[in-house]
Amino acid sequence: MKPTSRSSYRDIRAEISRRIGERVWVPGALIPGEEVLALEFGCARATVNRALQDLARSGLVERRRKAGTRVALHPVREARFVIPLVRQEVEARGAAYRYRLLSRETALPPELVQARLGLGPDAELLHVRLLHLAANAPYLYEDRWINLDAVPAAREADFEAENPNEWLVGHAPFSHAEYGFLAARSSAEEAELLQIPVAESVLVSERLTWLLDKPITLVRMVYPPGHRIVTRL
Amino acid sequence: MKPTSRSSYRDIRAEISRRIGERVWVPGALIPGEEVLALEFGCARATVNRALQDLARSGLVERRRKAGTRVALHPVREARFVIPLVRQEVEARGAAYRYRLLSRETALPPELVQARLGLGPDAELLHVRLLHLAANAPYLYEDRWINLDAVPAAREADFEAENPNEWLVGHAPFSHAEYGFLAARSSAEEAELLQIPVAESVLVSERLTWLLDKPITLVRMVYPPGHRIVTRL
DNA sequence: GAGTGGTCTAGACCACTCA
DNA sequence: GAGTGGTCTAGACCACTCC
Repeated sequence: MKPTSRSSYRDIRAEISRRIGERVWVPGALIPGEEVLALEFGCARATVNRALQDLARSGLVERRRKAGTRVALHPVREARFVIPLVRQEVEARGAAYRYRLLSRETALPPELVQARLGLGPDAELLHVRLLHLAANAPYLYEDRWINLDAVPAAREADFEAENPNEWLVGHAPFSHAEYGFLAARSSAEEAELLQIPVAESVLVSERLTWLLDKPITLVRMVYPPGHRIVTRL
Repeated sequence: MKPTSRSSYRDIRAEISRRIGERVWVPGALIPGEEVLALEFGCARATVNRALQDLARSGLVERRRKAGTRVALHPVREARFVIPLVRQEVEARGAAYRYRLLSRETALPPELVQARLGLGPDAELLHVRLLHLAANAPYLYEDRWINLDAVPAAREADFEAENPNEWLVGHAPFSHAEYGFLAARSSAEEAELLQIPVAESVLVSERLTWLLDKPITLVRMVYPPGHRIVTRL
């Protein structure tokens, strides 16, 4: 295999990827060191290093000092999903985005919400419910609790003008989050809002965010039947 | 802010991240160029470049040539889901793993499968169905199509001895994949196997893999009600 | 101890994009 | 055209880990 005269780290990454794909280097095998590859590809070791680091990040190879670089036995082991704002999600589908603020009230949290957020029964939360629309059709039902202790400014936020998701992004950065999916049956209320039958199978996405161990928000998003969440690796 | 005498790209990344988190640089603002930052941090431009590229990849900043680097208005968050082998998934829950090979036959693909894999109607595929068990209770139903043109060795594979997922990992690396989730209603067959009611709401995970534009496998995995797929960021 | 990847430097040129 | 990030180089030293 003759390398192209002009090598970039992308070319090298592609070539190594090809060799792994075509089983020139099989899973578990040790591949040549950076210096050897740099010589073969006629480039600097840093360039090979960059290519290999990329491949390691995507899970195709595993690297350890002294031990060298091996083709991963269990290739890709993680999927990355981008979490867009609902607006972006809808507009990416080429539809006009709109939302309706269904309710907004300060309230004590139900037990379930308390437990998930790790708060006491006397914590004051803001409860917001929204219906997101794509091309004027129901797209997503959102039920959100915001911890007013962590984000006091939310008390005065105008959620008619800006939806809570976008407002929070601009006003309350978070340090870590928990994100999950499950399948559920639509409640009577969800069914009516999303214009689907009651007890239909719906995809639910739950998201919790914290800023330095202080819970910020818990949101439950309900998608109508047929919705897919997809990612490519 | 005095930089540490010993700067690494991690320190620089952390410091820039901190400034964005503390709104020293607000969303949408232009941040100093690489040369300026290199001067401030007392390091080479390449080091600053690496830190900024990392931040761009994680969505915290947006970079354009000539225009410079800006704090992202809507930081794109990514959720990373670990995709373990079913065996690992079950054993991680502390349950004994076992599976039953329900069927295995060479067949022409149904239209839907043809379309998803981008194959013609005369492609020869291997159709495999499995039930995975955790502590002898149904855990997951798997319906898999394997492209024999891409993986001829699958014809002779012993899927009683090793499940197709693990066999493929060892014998057919893939270059890219598509993962997706959706909610569906259980079919009569799925219901019986998973020991749940018919038309119950189930979480379905679909996975397609390719090796250099050649489809390898399409698999549909059906989880019983209540199953959650969760990740922390 | 020795071998391998991890990171950094100083400088260079290129590619894109804005004005 | 000019400014900014994107990439590459050649060399260096460090950090980890296997033997």
